[in-house]
Amino acid sequence: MLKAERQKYIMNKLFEEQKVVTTNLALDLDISEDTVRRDLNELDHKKLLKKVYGGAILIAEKTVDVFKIHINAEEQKKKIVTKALSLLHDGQVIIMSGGTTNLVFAKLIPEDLKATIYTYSLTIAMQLSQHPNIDLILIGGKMQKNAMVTIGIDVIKVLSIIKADICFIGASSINISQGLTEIGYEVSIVKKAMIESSDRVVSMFSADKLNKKMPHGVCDLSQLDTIVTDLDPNDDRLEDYRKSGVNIL
Amino acid sequence: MLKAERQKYIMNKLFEEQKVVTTNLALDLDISEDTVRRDLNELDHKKLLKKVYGGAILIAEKTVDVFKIHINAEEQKKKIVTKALSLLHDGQVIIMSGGTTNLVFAKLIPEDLKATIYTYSLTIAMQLSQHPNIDLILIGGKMQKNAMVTIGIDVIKVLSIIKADICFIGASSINISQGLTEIGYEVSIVKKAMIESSDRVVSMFSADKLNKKMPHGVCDLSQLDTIVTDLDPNDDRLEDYRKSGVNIL
DNA sequence: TTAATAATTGCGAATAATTGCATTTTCTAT
DNA sequence: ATAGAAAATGCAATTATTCGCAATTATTAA
Repeated sequence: MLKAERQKYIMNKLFEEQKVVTTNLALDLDISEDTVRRDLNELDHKKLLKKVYGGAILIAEKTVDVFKIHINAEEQKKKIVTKALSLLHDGQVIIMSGGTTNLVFAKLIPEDLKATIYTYSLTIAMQLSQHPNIDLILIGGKMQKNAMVTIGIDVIKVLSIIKADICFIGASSINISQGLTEIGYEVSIVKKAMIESSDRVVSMFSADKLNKKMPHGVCDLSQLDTIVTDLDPNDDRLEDYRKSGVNIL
Repeated sequence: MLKAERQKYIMNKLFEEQKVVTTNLALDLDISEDTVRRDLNELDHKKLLKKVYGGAILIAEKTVDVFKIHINAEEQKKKIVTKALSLLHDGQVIIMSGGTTNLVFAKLIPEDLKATIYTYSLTIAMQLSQHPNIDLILIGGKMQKNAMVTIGIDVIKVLSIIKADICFIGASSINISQGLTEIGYEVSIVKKAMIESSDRVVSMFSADKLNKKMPHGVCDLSQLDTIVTDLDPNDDRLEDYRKSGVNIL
């Protein structure tokens, strides 16, 4: 019997039974335990299994990367969203868009806040699941896979019948004349619907989003109640925005 | 039984029940308490659990990462769901319930499958987002926070208008006379709706769910087309199920 | 083909790891 | 404080592994 055959047999048996035992393999294959051990050592070295005292087990799988969310400049975002915590109050109905800034915000929402939150972002919904006092409604629809949000007519339909006190809306880019703009058409539509359904509109973003432009309009500056950035509210770079009348935190 | 197996068993039990008791483990595994203690000490030393007087508890995680999903007995589940892959075909409309078995299934769905999948499980939706060829619709509604699924009337409404070719339904418990039963009322309702909307109903579960009963009925055995377990289809324990006419993989 | 070389395999002895038991120590709940 | 349960410790029996070595088998080069 060829070495390759033996090792194939071992791997098959391993997948079949989750483990292999040295002594049994020696009997099965009618070879000495030494040879089995040599095979196991070889396979272990190739990271195909994990040799343990008495035999071998399947290699421990690495945790799925799908659920590993990378947040860029998390500390900066923490700084931004912390300012916005003061806008939260018990009893509010809140809509949250997607984005990692909002995700950081969700993490920092106080444990004891009693509110109703609508979101179409899966990551934010998962994060908010940690909050026992929040009534959480995930808005369903077709998945936009890269952003982990739902989009489309189903989302719009749900949003259109909500009457929210406040919405927190991520921003791809903002400038004085066009206001908020988005790179994706569908996301822009959804954000419009959010704004339509909310008494107050809050947008949180870092200063590098200022004075940029994307193809699809979301809303004018005049439709925003409050913007929150990492800059000091009196920073020169916010001069024009202050003049427009929007609140700045 | 290999040491590595024992320790895996201990860790799984620990995740399931938040604690393990030395004396019980000794009985379960049919080894002396000394050996259990030695295992616990080893795992404690590796920081995988915290040994306490009488047994062990989960390690206190500093920051709970909601995106880290623990899958119990993943290898066993892989074995189960692999059998079900043959039920998938291009062009199908599929409904998937939640649960880690379905999550493992989602992971193993071939990259090139072109299908439409509806689910109300956030984790499964996130997993399926990795599949470029799947049209993915997340069904929204009120979040059931511990299970990371949506429930309630909104979910039912969406399910009721779907015509799916096949649904994959997790099971809490199954027995001959009552069929599938669930511990939660709301989940049982949602599963009923899934079944109603599907031409074929497939349920995947490990053998330990067999001949158990929960308070809320989902469906009779006669409404299931196929069940998939880790047992050989000809296993004695499935005898009664075979007689009932359900397909067994 | 043949001789030299390399790889593989099995054996025995030495070594190391594992396990259960007996004993002592420590801990917990009254 | 004290009884009773759990844990630590030392020890011996068992079992698995390593190592050197020799025999066998494959491979290579002339």
